[in-house]
Amino acid sequence: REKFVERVWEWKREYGGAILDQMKRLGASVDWDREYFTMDDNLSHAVREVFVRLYEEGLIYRGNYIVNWCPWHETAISDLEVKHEDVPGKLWEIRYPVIGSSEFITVATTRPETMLGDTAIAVNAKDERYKHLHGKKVLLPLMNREIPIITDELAQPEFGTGAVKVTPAHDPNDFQAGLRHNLEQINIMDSRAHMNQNAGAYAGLDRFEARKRVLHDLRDQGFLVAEKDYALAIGKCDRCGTVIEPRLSEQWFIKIKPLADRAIDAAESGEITIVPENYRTIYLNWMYNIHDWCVSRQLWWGHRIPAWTCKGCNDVIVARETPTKCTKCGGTNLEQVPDVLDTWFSSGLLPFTTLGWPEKTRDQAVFYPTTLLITAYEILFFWVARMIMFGCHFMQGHEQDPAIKKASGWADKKNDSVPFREVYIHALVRDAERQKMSKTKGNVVDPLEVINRFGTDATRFTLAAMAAPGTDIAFNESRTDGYRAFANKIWNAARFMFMNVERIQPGLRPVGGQECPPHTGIAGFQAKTLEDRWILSRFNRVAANVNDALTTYRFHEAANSIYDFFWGEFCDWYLELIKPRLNFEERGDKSAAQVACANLVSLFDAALRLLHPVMPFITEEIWQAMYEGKPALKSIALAPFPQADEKQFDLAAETEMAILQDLIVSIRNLRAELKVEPKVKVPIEVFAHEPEIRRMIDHNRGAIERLATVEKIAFVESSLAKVAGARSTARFDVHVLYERKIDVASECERLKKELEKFEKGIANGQRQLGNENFLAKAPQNVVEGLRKQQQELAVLKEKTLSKLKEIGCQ
RNA sequence: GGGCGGUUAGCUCAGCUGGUUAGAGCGCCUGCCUUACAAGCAGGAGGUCGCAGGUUCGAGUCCUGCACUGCCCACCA
Repeated sequence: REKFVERVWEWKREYGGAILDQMKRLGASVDWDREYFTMDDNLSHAVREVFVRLYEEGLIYRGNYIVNWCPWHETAISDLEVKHEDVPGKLWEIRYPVIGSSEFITVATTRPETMLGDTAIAVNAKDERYKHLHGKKVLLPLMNREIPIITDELAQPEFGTGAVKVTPAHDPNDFQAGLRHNLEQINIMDSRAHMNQNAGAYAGLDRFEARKRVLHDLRDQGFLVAEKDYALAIGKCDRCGTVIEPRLSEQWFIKIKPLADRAIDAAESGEITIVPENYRTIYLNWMYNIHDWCVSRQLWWGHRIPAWTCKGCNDVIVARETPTKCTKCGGTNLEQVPDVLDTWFSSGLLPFTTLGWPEKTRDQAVFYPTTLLITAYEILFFWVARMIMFGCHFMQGHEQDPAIKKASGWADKKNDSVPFREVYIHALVRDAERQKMSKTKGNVVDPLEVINRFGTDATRFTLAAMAAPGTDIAFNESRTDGYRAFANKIWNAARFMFMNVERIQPGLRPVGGQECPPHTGIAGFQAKTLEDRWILSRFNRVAANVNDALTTYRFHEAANSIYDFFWGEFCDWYLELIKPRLNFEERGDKSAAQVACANLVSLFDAALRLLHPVMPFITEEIWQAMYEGKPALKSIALAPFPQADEKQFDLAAETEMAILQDLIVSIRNLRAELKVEPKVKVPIEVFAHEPEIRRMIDHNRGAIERLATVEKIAFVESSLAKVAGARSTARFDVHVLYERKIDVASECERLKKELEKFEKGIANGQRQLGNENFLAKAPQNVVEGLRKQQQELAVLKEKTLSKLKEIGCQ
């Protein structure tokens, strides 16, 4: 209390009246005499209502139990607020003299100071070693108190000496045993975990000081038998790190089982879905094993428990309004219970108290349940689970407005008492060593610093791209660096576009980029050429992909998909392919250039909109520039998000383009194999397996010449499969006419490695194709595919063999 | 003690419902300042998918066990 008040005055001195003013503005009244902050707002109202209802339903009880006690905060805390930490400790063995005998009985403990509160020794009834001691008493050392030897299953024969000391006021197990045997409960510590008068000579000592003294005295008097190293999980207060003391005190509890049952049902029935699904298991597991919730806190701020004690008869009255007289004895001397509620008690009510509960409001009909809760798993039990329990309990019978429900896409759900339909648990960002970031460890990755170094978009994109569900993100700078390059790529592609617009048609703006009437595909795109048809199809395909990924919370898939499209298809291929058309000065076809330019602008606009969620700043910047700073909409964020238009899918174009790309890459490969000088244009021979393929290649010969640095394409009428140095595929054979300059030894090694790979593939395939089961059971397309592959591999093997022969290699 | 993950290229990670030769970024090697981009382009090397079994025509993917590793939960003296 002193610490707390001191801190408040510190704030007051530092900030003048600002904090108090602020709190008053928020509706708080501060009662300095009693040092309570009282929030008289709707939430307080609802909290009181919830408490009273639970009490009336018999779901709240009060009593003396062993609770987790934080001596620093001087309050009880809940199980969830205790963090267990493995620390090396000691196990001490103490012997207690049996009265009327020269025997001793030895017990073990990790908290020897609690022996001062022992009220029994327990042995197991079945334990032969202690049968003769049943019913006897021992003399408690240091305290010289006679305590009984009891038989109880608390003592397990196989553990330690088989005998255990019983301290009902300082251990939950002992407490239960104490109840079974009607033992005295001696509380030996005060709220700060200092020894009280029940600890005799040790009164006033801090618990750890007392431990030292007790051990010293036990040793002195010959009662300490052994001291062993022992690993123990020590409970600490989540907030202050103080070692928790299990301590007997009067607290308020919620009987949680009935609430948990509904919360279990909501998740099991699918009325609430948790993404990713493994968290559903974790959630359910916790719910199945839930303990009653200690909700009272001995703090100086918070929502006070609406309960009053009658000074006359000691009866406790729970009421919505401050009672004026005792309902039992009629006395008027009533005092409110000083305890406040666990902060998660009121937090758990958020979903409906914010909507005017307990009144039935329009807001509830519209906004309850919400569609989605996004959070990290740290808070799953503290908050999410409590919101579900309270929501399912207090909103029973609630019905969402049917129109709203339908529009949100949840018409199939029956249970409207749930606070939300879906819970998305996002990853936690850890440091590069997978450690959870913490200020005390000093391993915090400062996002502002990362942003300064790599940019906001790159930082955001990294998190999206690494957000594969179910695992945490170890923040990795090299990835961010890569995405900074991506942002740069977008920027440069934009520069390319702007340069061309400036040259070809200044003032050109995207068609429908803001209104986009069909809201699907790309409006105003005139697919004139193969690359046009291809990119239009690809864009729609990617848009479908991205939309699908986003609705299923697969953010990394969305990010990667658009990354691959923008860089690998749009920049690497499309922009290269349209350059000749844009370059009308050379070709003299300005109208073709204008079409190409308009297409480019519309496509870019659509791509920006698709990119915007993962690259918000650069896309906004470029988008604004595309409209010369005067778009009809204020921001790209308001422009429609691209949806796929199936009519713009073009499988034929995608197939043809794939062949063209394959051909160009093949030629590049051959050039590399032949060590052709980069700038030297080479003549090639091509054999097309189908007339349409020949037509397509012929149509796009300009592209091949440019992108593969080819001088002249000659079509031949027969297969080149047997020709040394040629490359053949299912669709075409290609041969680069160039005299090789090679390093025989290294080439030989490379070819041999390649041969090995082909042979392995062939052996593999033959084994499968020779298997009748495979032929019978595998789907047709898989078998076909394998056959085709085998043919190709056979050709490749032949080629490699002949190449090896050609360069004179074994 | 109970539960949930992870183990794939030198590093950081993808790989959804089992199906042709397992991918990306960074790093590495070779070559290019090709008029959007050298923070780039083209090409390349590099993996018996932790181990051992099993199911299947077919397993990185499904099942069992083990090892290592991380996290959460837990009233064991």
